[in-house]
Amino acid sequence: MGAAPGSGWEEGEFEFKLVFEEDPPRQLRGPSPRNADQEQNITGERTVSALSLPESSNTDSQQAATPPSPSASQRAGMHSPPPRRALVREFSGTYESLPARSVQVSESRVFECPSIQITTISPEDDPPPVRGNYWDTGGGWDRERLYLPLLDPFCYREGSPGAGSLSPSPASSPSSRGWLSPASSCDSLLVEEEELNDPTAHFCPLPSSRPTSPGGKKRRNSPLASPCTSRRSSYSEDYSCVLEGGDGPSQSQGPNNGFELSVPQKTRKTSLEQVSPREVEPEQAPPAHTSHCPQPEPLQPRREVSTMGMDYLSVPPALGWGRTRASAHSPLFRSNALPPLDWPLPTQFDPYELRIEVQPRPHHRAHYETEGSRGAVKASPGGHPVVKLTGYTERQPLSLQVFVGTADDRSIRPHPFYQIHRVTGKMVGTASQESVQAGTKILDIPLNPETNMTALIDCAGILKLRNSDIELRKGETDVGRKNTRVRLVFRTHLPLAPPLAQPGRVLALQVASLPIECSQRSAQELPVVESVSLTSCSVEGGEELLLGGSNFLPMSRVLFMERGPDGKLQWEEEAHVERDSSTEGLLCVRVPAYNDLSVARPVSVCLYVSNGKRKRSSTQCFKYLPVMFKEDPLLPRPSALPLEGGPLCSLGGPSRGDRALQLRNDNAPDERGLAFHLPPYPPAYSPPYTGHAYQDDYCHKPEAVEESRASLSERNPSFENLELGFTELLPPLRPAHPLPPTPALIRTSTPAQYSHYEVWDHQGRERGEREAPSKMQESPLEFTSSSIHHITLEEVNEFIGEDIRSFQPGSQMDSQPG
DNA sequence: CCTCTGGAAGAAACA
DNA sequence: TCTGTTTCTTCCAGA
Repeated sequence: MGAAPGSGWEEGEFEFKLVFEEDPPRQLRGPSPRNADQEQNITGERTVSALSLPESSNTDSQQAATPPSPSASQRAGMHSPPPRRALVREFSGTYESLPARSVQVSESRVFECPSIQITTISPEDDPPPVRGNYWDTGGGWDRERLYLPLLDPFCYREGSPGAGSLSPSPASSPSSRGWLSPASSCDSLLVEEEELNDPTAHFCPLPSSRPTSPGGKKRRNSPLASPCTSRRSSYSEDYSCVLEGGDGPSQSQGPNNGFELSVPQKTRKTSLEQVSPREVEPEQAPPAHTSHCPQPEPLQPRREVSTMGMDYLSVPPALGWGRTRASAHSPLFRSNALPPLDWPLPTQFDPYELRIEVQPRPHHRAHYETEGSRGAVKASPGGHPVVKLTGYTERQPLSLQVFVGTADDRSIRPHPFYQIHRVTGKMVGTASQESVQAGTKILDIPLNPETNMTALIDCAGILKLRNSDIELRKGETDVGRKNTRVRLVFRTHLPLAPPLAQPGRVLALQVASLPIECSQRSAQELPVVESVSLTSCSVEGGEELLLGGSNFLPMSRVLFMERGPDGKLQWEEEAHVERDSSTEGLLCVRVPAYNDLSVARPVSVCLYVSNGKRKRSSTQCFKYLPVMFKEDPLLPRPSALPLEGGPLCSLGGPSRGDRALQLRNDNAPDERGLAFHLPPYPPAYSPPYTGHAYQDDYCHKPEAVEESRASLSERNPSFENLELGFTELLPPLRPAHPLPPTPALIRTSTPAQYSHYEVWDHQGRERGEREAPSKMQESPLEFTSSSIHHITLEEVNEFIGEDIRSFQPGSQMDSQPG
């Protein structure tokens, strides 16, 4: 496999840092945090170099080298930012390629690299029965797009001859061994690109100079640690060897991974190590399709017919060569170009809302491939989760997609180490159909008007993939160890009713469940914080803080800590727990004073519950406010659109204009303490949580905005120039209502994805509205979203400032990029 | 016989 | 490098 086309990437470390102007000493917390710059440049799971495209790529300008996106290498559908829609106002449904990036390949050389978004249309090309009814399959061939066949996403783990074929039922038995990682199907293509893309191929792999893996991935994968040598060869033996020897094409990497620049993190210690396995064990070349290497046979369709489809490259008429922009997107999509699974989507778009009526239990022991099924995910009160689509009055049944998503601090995306598992049996009453999208298994469950568009999720189990298998996957940056929390993610695509209806376009809604702990052991011992009553207070502390959750013990401790930009612990203080007032599901503590009472700026810290060494809950963000910032209910809150949109809240998605929030979240996972990251209130929460309200005690303050911006800029200079995109399809906005400074319990267990979507909710809606979202729809609207476009963060702040000064809501925001 | 479930052994990874 | 602890993965057995 040394001869493998991809091996070139393996042997040399691609200098992501240089290419993406990544800030080297990034914060260390979290599995693989990405900075803003990096995030912005992730072109998504289907981003490839235009130039590497076999023939279509057209423009000469595109012949420039294309920077592989770091996360593109990470895995299918991971962290790809929303595709950029063309700046053209009309909603075309297609997305422009990302602007060129200046790629520094050496100290003296810089390339400008366009990237192009490839979007799969496979499901639509071959519409599954369930959803085919409304699918617009007539996408047709666009001159601006290059259609590419999807590759088998499952070949990755399949060493068998049938590897190329998708095993729709991965888990229900060992037969499911063929299951693979959520990878994308574009590897082959990408490898091909590499072959074709000389410039890229030549400059991209730099000798091992990558500083540190984003997130400090553990070093458990020396060559010796390959699954081939693991104590069990079982299934992974085949495909892990494939991994070792094989490169991309056969591995069904996610489109993101696509770029063969992806280098297995585990083999990154030294270039020697990286090479050795392949060089030394060429005989282990995977059978059949896995023989990707030497011969570029990229476009070779490997997908099973059922999931076979075509990707197309969306080639913009004119490439933008300006600086990178992060744009928002609309939840409306062409029916033949649905959003990838890692794409943030709103839960609501008036009048539609996808909600989880009954949440799954916080614990569900996932089963391994070597085990039998452990059954479907159950609900807390018994039974199974229930998902409902409201606002949909058409007669046409829809399909509800379910997949396993992440539950970390970053935006939700398919979980690398878990897959949905279709549970069958006489006790399962819900019909479901399996499909695969970019390496992620999906269950399609009917949403019928007869059942009031409600689906009982009694057919969804969770399959655990072996860490070693996944971590060896090229580009995978997440670690599996202790990464055992997932969410069930539900997504549906529905045609809009008039007058919003647009031919060939569908609305994509998504809702994610509360986190589900999937390990056997930690489910029994790890404390889980699901809600907090307070997200900030004065540096003097002393306020009462209620933590809701589970697995709290009499010995549980609550600690506040602060980490420096380098990730090192700077301060830690234990909060006093009111034992008498605490229970197994509730901890009552007093916020400790911050160590510096004279701070002039809000300080973001974290808090967590500890049941002992290594038995810690995930961290929750908390902010200490300088005394001068102490909450003043009389202080008018800024009502500038970007931060206060009422209906924005209902949609809750970046597409509605809160891109700024999303960027903050995506790019600065360690900034959860920022005002924008107050835990949102997911409307889909089930009854057990409905009693929780919000306290929004900080996020409306202009100082908070400025502080946030400054903080981000400090850590990542690139954020300074970050642009915010706003969709043209924003529904009308209305001025925000000031929130009552009422203490309340805040849901915290849904950090990323909800904060993406529902921060607006925080800022613009009163609690009552949150609890009754429908009210909002009746509210008068003052603004039209069409005026919102791309706006920089500075502009946002500017608007806020102006708004505060004038206190006039509703200023139009015809902002210009950049 | 099958699925689902809980427990636990032993290896691997980590501190 | 060694050792103890934690986590992961697999296996077993019972309902």
